[in-house]
Amino acid sequence: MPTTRRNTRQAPPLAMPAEPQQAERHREARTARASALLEDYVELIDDLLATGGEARPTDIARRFGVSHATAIKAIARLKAQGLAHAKPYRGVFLTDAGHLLARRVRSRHRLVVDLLVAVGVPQDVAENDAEGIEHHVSDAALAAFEAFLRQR
Amino acid sequence: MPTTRRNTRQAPPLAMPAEPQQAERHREARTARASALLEDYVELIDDLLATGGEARPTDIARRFGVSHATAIKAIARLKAQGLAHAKPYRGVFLTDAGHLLARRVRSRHRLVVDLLVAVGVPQDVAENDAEGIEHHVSDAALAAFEAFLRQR
DNA sequence: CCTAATATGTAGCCAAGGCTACATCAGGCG
DNA sequence: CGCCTGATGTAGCCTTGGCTACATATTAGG
Repeated sequence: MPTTRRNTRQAPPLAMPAEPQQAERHREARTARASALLEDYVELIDDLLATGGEARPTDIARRFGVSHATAIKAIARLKAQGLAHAKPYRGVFLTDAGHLLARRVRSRHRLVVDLLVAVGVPQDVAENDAEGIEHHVSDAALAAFEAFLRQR
Repeated sequence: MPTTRRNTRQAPPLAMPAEPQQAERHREARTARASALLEDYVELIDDLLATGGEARPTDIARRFGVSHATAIKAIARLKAQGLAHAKPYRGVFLTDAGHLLARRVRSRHRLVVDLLVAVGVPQDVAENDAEGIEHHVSDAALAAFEAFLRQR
């Protein structure tokens, strides 16, 4: 068990998050990023179904500004994860799990926007930023947001 | 110019963001996700250099909880983007651009944590969530955060 | 009822960001 | 002063999320 071998050193001296905590933190951020896309798709499909009655791949692609091929591949992943079902040429629909997820995502989205506005972020900026932020807000933080908003 | 052809319809009836706006919003969220990783690396390297004096691939990998191969590939991308430089077996260093980015990222990170804490999010939760959130907060929102914190 | 326009689906390409496995380098210790 | 160990680098594989190009369905309209 050597003491100062160059290639064995670790633990930098000054103030930084502990190594395992930081690793865990980044692992979470990575998985959040991974699920963010599918959450966005579920949210959009739910919106389209609610307002327009149907969610077609081309609609989805246009909304997201991607090619229809990209949208179709994403839909395939949604189906693989049991969040949506679709028969060829018949539009996309959400499973129960998909609906549940959509509701959670939407309420989280609203809460994030409300909080941003409450601390002085302009409405349109809040809407924009929330799109990215919402996927990284934990339940604990959401609870705090709710309390903050209720209390003033 | 047909009027109600099925496959030509668009514009769902009820309330939703306009199509181009929503597309733009998602495009931004996507690019933010893309740069998030490199920002994290730059931030970490800067921390390691500041506190430990050197940033080695293995240190970085351990901190992020990824394999050293993954870290090395990321470092290669940093170099390709002019954010870092490194000679084989000699550790990683930031370019001026890298340092600049690190400073911006760090101050943004602190601001986000401070805001979360100010609205009642527990410190440790704030630290965790900020890791993901920070990459999606626009300058406009940051300005609002600052104003909010100053004012209370 | 035909057909052209549009939507849908499929295939193949690319880059990013993970991984494991293997090869090479550097340096502290015996 | 050589070697063993840990750090570094390389190669090859996988998945995701983009894209374009091509092939196939559908359906509105004439």
